[in-house]
Amino acid sequence: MQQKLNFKEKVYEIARRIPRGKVATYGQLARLAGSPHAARAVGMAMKTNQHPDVIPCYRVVASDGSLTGYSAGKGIVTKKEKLENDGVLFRGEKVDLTQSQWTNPL
DNA sequence: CGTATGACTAGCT
DNA sequence: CAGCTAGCCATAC
Repeated sequence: MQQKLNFKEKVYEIARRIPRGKVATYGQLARLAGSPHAARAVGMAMKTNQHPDVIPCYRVVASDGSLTGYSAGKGIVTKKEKLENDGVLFRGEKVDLTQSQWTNPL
């Protein structure tokens, strides 16, 4: 029904739900948004992000924990800084998904 | 309406 | 571990 229409909106809602100190992968957001293979579309939603003040898109990382995208501030650098600031654990230049990947409580 | 794009992912070399 | 290819999705132009 309204799923496709809500896709972006849903992605935003989910991104907003990510608890501080945790991160989610594009694939995970895509899955929660209703399309388990729309990770690219999720990235699109973030890129075109219309709610940068409401959506902590920096809590969204690649499936392997790599910090991709993020066009704000210093880009990946700022993104990493924000994640560390939120308490996310890092391993080298990537997020330690083994400890900081978020899991939907539902 | 049709084409091109991209902040993805998984697989293979 | 790093690099390249192919597949998939929704959005933007």
